[in-house]
Amino acid sequence: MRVYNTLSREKEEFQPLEDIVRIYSCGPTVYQYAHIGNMRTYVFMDLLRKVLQFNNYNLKHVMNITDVGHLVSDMDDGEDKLNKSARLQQKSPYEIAKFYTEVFMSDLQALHIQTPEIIVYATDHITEMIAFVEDLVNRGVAYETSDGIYFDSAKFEGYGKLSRLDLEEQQAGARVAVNTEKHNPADFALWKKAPPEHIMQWPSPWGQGFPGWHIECSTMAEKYLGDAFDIHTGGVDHIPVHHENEIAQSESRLGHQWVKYWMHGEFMMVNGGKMSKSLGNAYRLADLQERGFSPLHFRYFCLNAHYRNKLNFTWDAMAGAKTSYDRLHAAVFAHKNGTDEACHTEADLLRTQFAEAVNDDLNAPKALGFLWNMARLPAKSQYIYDLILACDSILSLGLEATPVVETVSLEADVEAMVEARRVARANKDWAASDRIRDELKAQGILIEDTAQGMKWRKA
RNA sequence: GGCGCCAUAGCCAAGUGGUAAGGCAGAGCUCUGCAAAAGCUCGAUUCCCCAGUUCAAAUCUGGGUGGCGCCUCCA
Repeated sequence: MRVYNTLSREKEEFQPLEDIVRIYSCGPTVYQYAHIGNMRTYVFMDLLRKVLQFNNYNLKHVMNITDVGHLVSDMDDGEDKLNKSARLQQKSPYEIAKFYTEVFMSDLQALHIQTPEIIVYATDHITEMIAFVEDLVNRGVAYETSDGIYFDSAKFEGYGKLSRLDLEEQQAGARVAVNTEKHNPADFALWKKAPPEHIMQWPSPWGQGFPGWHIECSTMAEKYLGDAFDIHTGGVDHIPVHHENEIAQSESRLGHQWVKYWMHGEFMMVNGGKMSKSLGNAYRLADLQERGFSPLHFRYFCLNAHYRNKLNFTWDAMAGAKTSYDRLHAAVFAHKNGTDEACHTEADLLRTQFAEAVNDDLNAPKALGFLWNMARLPAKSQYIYDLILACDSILSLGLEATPVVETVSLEADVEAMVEARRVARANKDWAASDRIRDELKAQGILIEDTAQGMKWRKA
């Protein structure tokens, strides 16, 4: 299989360092609800897992839960996000973290995203982080200021190699130097000294404090995956700061290349623009469900675009994905227990093309096209059904489930109307029959007469 | 000011040198009392514009135009 490596900006043949594939994924900061843009990145992460497994690799995958240390500003002087959320909601940071972590894990499950083998919490690794920072200080690449311990970006010559940003050029911009104690603008906090009112704080060689945001990933990745591993994933927004800083910390300490492949998921747009809370378009999975879109409809929506391209979310596009998914599901189900003589050569070819597509840098949209071609094969055959389910072990769209006609529990009076229409139809009173159907439609209930009798579903 | 990405039918979206996947919406047909649902068929002579390279370009090069993102937190 081939994957696009942000470090080289090229697709590369995937070759693991050892038999077992080691992955680290930047997980959520659990101070608020995750929105669908966040979830898109985890669908991408899951697709990567599934394709690796399809290629018979065993995985050791670590995902962190950031429950401390992520400041509201990158100026290294803002408030910790957990701390702030806790203050606003008048709860303890641990309660906040626990609540949002549970919602997050539940969303993952709903989206058929496999839980990585190892889930780790930043607050469980404070001791290791302090040791990591001490080591950097001892190596002379970090220094102390009045408010914390900072990494000296000038001491790491590879700084900027992931984002390919020229620091000198960047400084010509509007960036405001707020911390005059920093040696270089790009220097970042490894450890912050905590003011007394700061809720989350731990003792350290530098007094009471809390860890910088970037140190947690470097520390936990090393603890669970060793001093080098295969793939590090995250959103594209993490390339310039977070991941650049992780590399600086870890490679300064390890003295060699830390991560072989960096993979990043692109952003989700809304109506052609950025998704943001202030615009009120940072939808959650729950918002979609309120509008009648299931998590799997959303997964299908995500898989219909390549993970490295921006995906434009609109309600129209979402509705299209829903219809498309439901029809695909029904078309696939038509093959179950099918006894037609299927052309195995044709079906096998599509299966091969499907595999080639996912192995080519996780090209799910292309693969989905082949899946549709399989589902639309005229001969209905169990053979094809099995092939499709094998493909779905990668896409995880839940196609093995029996499609259920979406029915609504009927109110007593609605039930009476349905019965009245049944009688009208039996009497061939088409006028009455159509009138009742229109009335029900006005109430949002669609009537369908099928060979199996009258069916109804929500509009 | 710097860096980068993108521009394919009404919409979403693959395709990165060999003559435009797939889906949604739409149109026609079949079927059903009429509808709906379902099935079948149709749909870009063309890939933002201009020039160039090539036997051959949506795909490569150069120049435009337009949109978006990053350089502040962000998946």
